[in-house]
Formats: sequence, C-alpha cells, structure tokens
Amino acid sequence: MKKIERILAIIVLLLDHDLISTAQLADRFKVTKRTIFRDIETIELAGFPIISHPGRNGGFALMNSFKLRTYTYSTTEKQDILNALEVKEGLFGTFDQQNMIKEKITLLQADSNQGNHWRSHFSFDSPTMHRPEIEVQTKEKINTINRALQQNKKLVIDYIDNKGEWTERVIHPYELMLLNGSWYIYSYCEEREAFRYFKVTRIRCLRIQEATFTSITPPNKRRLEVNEELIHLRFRKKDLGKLYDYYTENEIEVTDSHVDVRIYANQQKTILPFLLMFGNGVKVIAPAELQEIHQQEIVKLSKTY
DNA sequence: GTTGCCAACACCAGTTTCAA
DNA sequence: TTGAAACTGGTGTTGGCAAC
Repeated sequence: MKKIERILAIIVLLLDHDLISTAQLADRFKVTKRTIFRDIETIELAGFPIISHPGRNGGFALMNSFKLRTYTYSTTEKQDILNALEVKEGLFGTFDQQNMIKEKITLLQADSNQGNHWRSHFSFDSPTMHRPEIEVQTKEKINTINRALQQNKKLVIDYIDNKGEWTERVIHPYELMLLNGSWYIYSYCEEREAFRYFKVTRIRCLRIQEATFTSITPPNKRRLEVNEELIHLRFRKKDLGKLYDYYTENEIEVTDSHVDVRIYANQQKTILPFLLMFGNGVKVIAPAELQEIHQQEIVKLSKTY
C-alpha cells in the first residue's frame, strides 16, 4: 500500500472512530508505530485537526466539530444515499462513478458495523410500463440524453410523432421526466422554435452534437385546463385489484355485482385507451359524451377485421 | 523519499504501599 | 480507615541511523 493510500485510509478511520491508537493503526496497515506517527504528522500538515490522547487508553482522534461539520453523514443519511443510488440505478442503469460511490458508502458502513454490510431497501425490476427489451433500449437513450443534459449539448433526433410522421429535429434538452410509466424529454425544438415534450420510446435514433446551447428559462410547462367533470365508470368485480393501481379508496365503490369508480377529471380523450384496456369489462355511466366516444371507438374496433 | 528499528522520555490512569 | 506518595504499565513523542 502506498503512503498516500494509507494516509487516506487513516483519515477515513479517524472520521469513523472516536479514538484509535497507533498500535491499532500499525497493526492494521502492517507498518511500525513510527511510520504511523509520520503519517499523522502529514495529515496534520494537510490541515486536519488531530487530537492525541496520551497515556493508558490513549490514541488519536479528529476534533468532533470538524468531523460533524465536514465529513460525516448520519446512519440515516448514508442509508438515504444508498437508496437514492439504487433508485437511480433502477431508472437509468449503472454507471462506473455510481458504483464507486456505493462502494465507498458500503465500506464505511461495513467498518462501523463490524462487517454487517448494508444494502439498499429498494429494488427495481421493471420501473416503466414497457417490455424489458424496450426498457434496455430506453436506458441507453436516457444515458445519451443525460450526457447531453450535463454538457448543454444539442441532440439530433429522428422522431415519430403520435400521427406516425417521421421528422429529424435538433433539440436542446432541458429535463427528463417519468410520466405515467413512460420517459419524456422536455426540450427546445429548433424546427418548431418552441418547447416540446418528446416521448423517448418514439425517438428512433439520437446523437449528440458537438455544438452546445445557451440555457434559457423555459416557459411554464403546459398544464391541462381546469375544467373537470364527474366521470362515472363501472367495472367487473374481478378487476378490483387492477383498479387500485389507478384510483384511491375514496374513488372506488364496491357493490355486490360490480365496482363503480367516480372521479373528477378533464381527461375524456386520454382516458379512452385506458378504458379499452379493460375490453368489455368496463362501461361508461357518465358523462353521456364520453359514453358516446367510447361506443364509437368500440364500433371502429369491430371493423378492424 | 519512504520505511523500519531502537532508544529515551513524557504523560496518564490504575494499583499498591505506608504513615497519620 | 483514609489520603498522599510511589510504583507500574500502556501509550504518545521525538531523534538518529540504516536499508531499500
């Protein structure tokens, strides 16, 4: 072990222990006490306030206020960092830098818990609504987008919009967001000269340009107009489990023969694909307009073949 | 430049001794 | 019985020298 590595390790040990003797340090790093004294001297020269306690039960310690102020995290904070990294890994995939941070935190935890390695309390099997194969592709795209985001670089994308039209666009990425199980990128589009959302799965090809862009303050994100009305839906009882994925206890009413859902929303158009997911297992009770749209859609479907 | 070995010394806390 | 002094062992501190 090189001197610099040993010095760094001693600093970590001092941060994690109230008191540690030269004999312990010498034994741990397989050097003599004299060498440890020289290392301590180097650490002090670097500005670390080390206190030595002579006599029986003596040893070295770092000034408590320095430890608390600068370097240590509480047990809960360390666990939160591990959990956050696990969430990031689940959503974006693994990065070398991330593994290094996890290793450092885990080593600190292991040292202070006599070898009891900590682990994250979260895990992700498939965090989005897409098939695992699509998710792998999406994570690769997100990694590229993430690099562009960090470096303020423009992206060229081949994009298929919801009408099936294929366009090539130059965008300035501002924000990645996970919405209803799908990834979107909020970007300035040079072609449209406006901010747009792009669904990542619909980006068929993307590459980072060398050119950077100057960030501007994006306009407030577009919100749906507040014009809510009561939507009353009737489902089969056997779909109750699925319904709890979408609605709260207050919105669901279970009867002997069916399940009624009542929500206030202004999403008549967006709710249609959701209704079709239940096939003939759902009926629109109100409003009449949505009932009509639902019926028309079912008729269209029946003419598919 | 780094490390190991040795010696001498200081400091501290616990234990033992001994006079009052 | 008590309290002060001496003793003991563990630890930090420093300097010098030699080997790699």
